[in-house]
Amino acid sequence: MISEYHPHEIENKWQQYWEKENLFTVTELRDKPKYYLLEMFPYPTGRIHMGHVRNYSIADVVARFKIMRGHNVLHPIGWDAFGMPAENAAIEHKTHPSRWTYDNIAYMKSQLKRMGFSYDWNREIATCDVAYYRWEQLIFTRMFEKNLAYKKRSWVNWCENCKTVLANEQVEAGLCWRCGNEVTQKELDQWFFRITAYAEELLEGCSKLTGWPERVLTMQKNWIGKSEGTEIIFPLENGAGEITVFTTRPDTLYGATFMSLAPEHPLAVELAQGTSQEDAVTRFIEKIKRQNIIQRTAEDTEKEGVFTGAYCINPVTNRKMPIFVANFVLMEYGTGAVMAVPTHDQRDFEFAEKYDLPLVVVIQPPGENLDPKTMGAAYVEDGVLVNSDQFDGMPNRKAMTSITEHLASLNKGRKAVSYRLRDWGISRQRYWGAPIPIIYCAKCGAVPVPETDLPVVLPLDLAMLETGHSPLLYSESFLKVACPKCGGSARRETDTMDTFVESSWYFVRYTCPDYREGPLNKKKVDYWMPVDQYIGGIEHAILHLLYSRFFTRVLRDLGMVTQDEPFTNLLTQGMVRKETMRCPNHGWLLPDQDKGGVCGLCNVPVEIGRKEKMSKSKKNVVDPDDLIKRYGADTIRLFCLFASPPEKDLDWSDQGVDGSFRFLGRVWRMVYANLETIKDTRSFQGKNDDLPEDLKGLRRKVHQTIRKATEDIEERFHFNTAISAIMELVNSVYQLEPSPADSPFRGPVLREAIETTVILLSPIVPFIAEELWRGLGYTESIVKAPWPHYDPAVAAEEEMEIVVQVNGKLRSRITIPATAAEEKIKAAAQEDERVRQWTEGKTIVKVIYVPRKLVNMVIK
RNA sequence: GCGAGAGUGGCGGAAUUGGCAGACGCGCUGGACUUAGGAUCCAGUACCGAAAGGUUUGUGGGUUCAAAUCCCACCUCUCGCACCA
Repeated sequence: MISEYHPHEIENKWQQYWEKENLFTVTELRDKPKYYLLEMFPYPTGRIHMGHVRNYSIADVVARFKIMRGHNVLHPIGWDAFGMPAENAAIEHKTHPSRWTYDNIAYMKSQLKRMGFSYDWNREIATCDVAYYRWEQLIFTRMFEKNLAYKKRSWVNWCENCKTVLANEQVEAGLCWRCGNEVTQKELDQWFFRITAYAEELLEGCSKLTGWPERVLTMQKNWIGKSEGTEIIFPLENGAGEITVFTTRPDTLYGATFMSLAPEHPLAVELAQGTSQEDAVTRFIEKIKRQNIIQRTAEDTEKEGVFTGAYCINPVTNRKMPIFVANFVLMEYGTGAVMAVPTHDQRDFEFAEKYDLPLVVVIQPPGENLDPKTMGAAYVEDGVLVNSDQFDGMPNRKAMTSITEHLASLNKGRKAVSYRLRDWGISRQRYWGAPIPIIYCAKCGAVPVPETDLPVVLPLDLAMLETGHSPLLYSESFLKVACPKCGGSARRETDTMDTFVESSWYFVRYTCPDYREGPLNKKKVDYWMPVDQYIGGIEHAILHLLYSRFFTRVLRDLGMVTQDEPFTNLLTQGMVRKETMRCPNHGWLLPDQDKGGVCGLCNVPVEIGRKEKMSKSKKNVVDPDDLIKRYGADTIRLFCLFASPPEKDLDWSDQGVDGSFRFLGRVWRMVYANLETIKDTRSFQGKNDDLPEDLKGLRRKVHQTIRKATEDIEERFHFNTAISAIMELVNSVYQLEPSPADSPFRGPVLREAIETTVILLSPIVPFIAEELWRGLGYTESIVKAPWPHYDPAVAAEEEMEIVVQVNGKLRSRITIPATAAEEKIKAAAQEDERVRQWTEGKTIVKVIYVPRKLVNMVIK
């Protein structure tokens, strides 16, 4: 009786063994190449979901594979543990965010262990731990000293639901990225990180990130949004100042007939003051500010504005230009003021039509003659300048430079670069975050907490408030503090840092999680950094990855790290999707509410929806715990890796999971059915020539499989094809007939095949592999077994099958020794019976031979 | 609108450099074993056709001895950006 595959009898045992033996604990070693593998750390929501399982399964294959290939692999994990959901959950469940967070961490940690992931748990980090965020506070104060952290009053994105500010990156289509609530504008004092100081470097760095997906780099470049143009100064008509604009079209300057200001532009109110337009301007600005971002930034929103009553002067034409406030001008981009050229910009054109403003054509398209009176739209293409004094007749591209130079000589402008990227607002009016280490003193202003007074510990004895406001605002013991400079009474900053700050440097801290002398131990950082392979979801393509690149440069400039870029290679895995089911009466349905195609509640036919990202709201999630109970961790890992390559979306299939489980059973039976034959032998070591054909063939398959699996894992991370190759090998073992006069080599060759299968599978399904490995008689963990090498001579086919085409159509195949020469192959192809049926009576014009693949005969 | 990516059997996917389209798995069909099979093992399975053979990688063209792969036009889907001056 052959034993059966029962995952539960083996998985816990081996997980505990690996942990007890500290198999995945690493230190800096000089005699092995280092490999730093990292997954995006999870937010401790309570339980892991399939997205985590997929992400971490992919990474675990790489980690275990690299270990077996002789690398010193750093594979850490931790918790992105600060943030709002903890506060909301605490309010809802009448507990404390700290309690909620640490409970979740404990449970999720047990789940990750149960999955068999090869983490070095000694390096675990929870960002809400003061041992972590204290160093973040130190980095903040260093950034403050270098003027990389600063405070300013500004209009910020505000989510009323979350009662906090959001960074631009956290506003998605005008909605809060976390709760989906509408985002409004609010004027507040806020702390900012000067990421714009690194805009150019972050942009240029993109070209060096050859190990990143093009898609992500494009998104980052777009986000940074560099545009080159010209800054032009327009003096006010009354001589009391000037307006600076940024334009990418200085060639159209002679056609600028009015000026548009953003409603938030300081001059908007100022210019109208005391004029008859004052009232109208104020009312207009109030109206615009009440609009939400979606309305305001939608392209189809009608352009509207109001005259301020003031004028400025076009520096080259001396034309008097009325100054408007316009809804479509953004304060966040350029200077918040736009020179309006209605003839050559569509927005300005629409605006001019509405308010009857003058049009002057300054660029003529080739072979045409634009007339302002008959133009139906702005002309935005290239052409030749007209109405532009000495620049008349010049191609407009050339005029961009010439006019800019002309302006510079008049002291009225200069070449300039503008970025879409804004400084990173990091203040959050929330409790569950790292306190910003600043003290406000009436006399000394904002004073950073001195290094010796750090950390500013987040008090854990405060009760949450139903309103969602931060309890720090009402904690006297937290608020009251002496000014570090003058000793007078002062007040602490109550804002905490955006949690993206924690995730911007956790990967460096993993190299020295217990270091107490400072944020980072340079020696260890230099050994491990940069991360060789980072793996995570595409949803962080901009936010987290851009901040991390920024922070790495800041740390570099603070002398704490050596690298510019944190992540050499990036893999963004696809989503896990599953079919959705809907009942017309009851909405989304859980799988077990579907009773054979009808809703279990009302017997109405169920509508099968398309496959969508797993989400609780659509009720199409599967719970890893349930799957572990049913199939064990190995089956889940195998399915996640086999169903599609990592970068593509994975469609969940219950039947596919069954299939994965069946395959593991098949592997199990393969080992135990042959155990008698192979247990007292060693893998075949002799010469291939001594082997009978069937065994020679099996050996060939073994070595071909090693080659294929190694290449697929190492070079492409295409575990699905590696697994299918291993499945083929297993099929080959099953196909091996017991020969009548059993060869003495049968045992050794079978042993080689079976052992290889188990080893190649071990990074993918480590539990069953470890168990079978021991079953084969080994006493040391399979983790310590070296990855097998293939012998090219053994893998080489002795015969090759050549495809024979006639006029490009497949007509026959011939089998011929692999050593056959080209002429012989061509001759054999021409003589082939089936080929001759097609070539009979025709002239062979040409014979093409593709080595080892095909012969194509062109006939007439 | 701009930018990026994708489109291959009933399904997930494979085809790495222009050279056998559909590996592997799911599902389905049949067989063996069996009291039984939703276990296991074996075989078959793109489409049309009795066969010979023909057709087939979103659509239409092109380059080539040869195209899923390269080029042009178009369609569909996904993602990102979206009044950025």
